[in-house]
Amino acid sequence: MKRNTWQREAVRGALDANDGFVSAQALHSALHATGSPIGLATVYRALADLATTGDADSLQSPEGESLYRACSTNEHHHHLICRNCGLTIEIEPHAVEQWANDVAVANGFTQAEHIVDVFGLCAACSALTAASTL
Amino acid sequence: MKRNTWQREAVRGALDANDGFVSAQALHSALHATGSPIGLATVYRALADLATTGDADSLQSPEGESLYRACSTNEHHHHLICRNCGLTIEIEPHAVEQWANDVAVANGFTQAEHIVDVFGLCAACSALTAASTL
DNA sequence: AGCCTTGCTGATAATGATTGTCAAAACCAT
DNA sequence: ATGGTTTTGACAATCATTATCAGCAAGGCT
Ligand SMILES: [Zn+2]
Ligand SMILES: [Zn+2]
Ligand SMILES: [Zn+2]
Ligand SMILES: [Zn+2]
Repeated sequence: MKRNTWQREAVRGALDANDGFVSAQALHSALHATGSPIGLATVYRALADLATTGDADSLQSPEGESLYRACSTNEHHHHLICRNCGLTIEIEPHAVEQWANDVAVANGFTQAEHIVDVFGLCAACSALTAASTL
Repeated sequence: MKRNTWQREAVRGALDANDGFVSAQALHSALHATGSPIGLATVYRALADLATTGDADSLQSPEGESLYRACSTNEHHHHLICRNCGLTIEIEPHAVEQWANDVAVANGFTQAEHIVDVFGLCAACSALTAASTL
């Protein structure tokens, strides 16, 4: 059976305390910064579990790192992510769901899944960038 | 200025000869298999260049590997990919384009880009899977 | 509470993709 | 052909992630 350990709780808590997507490495550093002696491998395992059970969302940064986030809902949804500060906004399900499925079926594909993420600069970071280029 | 080398041509050719998305490593192996002595680092560099100039599309597999493909058009488009055999179908631009932009603007984001890919099992692989589970 | 079984943890090694290094080789305008 | 520059490639270095595996601890049991 699955056991309850303070490590798992710590990872879940650290995820909750974070607004945007975070890497396993970053989360491990953050936990250490608070004095937690949790091991890196354990953070990886906990995140993988959370992602499997749907308690956390995961995606890959454009640089190829796996990022995780505790989302407000375990319903299927997508994200709008600031590529500068990591601010993340959850996007409601939309016709894109139907479209993704239709296009798969139309081509004879089964067991279709889709990756849909929008990256950009949030309002705050947009302002900073504009200011720095004046 | 940018120079013409047989290595670049070899990489471009190997990409063209391939239907689906391929990893740099796989492409390097394929080239070696044909007797080409091209170096691995060179393949990585050539692919990065091709992706930068828009001569090749790139995406990350669900496992985190960078994959490349020579597409029939350099217009913006998306892909339907068989996660088993790599067969790739180019998807026409669609309302999803407008939607991605709208959702970004509505949240104050600028310089929005999006990642939209559909993974599944192509008809052939679906049949194989069904047969093996009988 | 004490014991036992078994999953969980963590230090470390291993893996594997990607990038950095830098001398030698290849390009190309002159 | 020559020379300044770019590109190549063998190899080392990085870096995230996974595998090991002995020791620890959670939970069930008595
Ligand atoms: Zn931001
Ligand atoms: Zn969706
Ligand atoms: Zn297939
Ligand atoms: Zn698009």
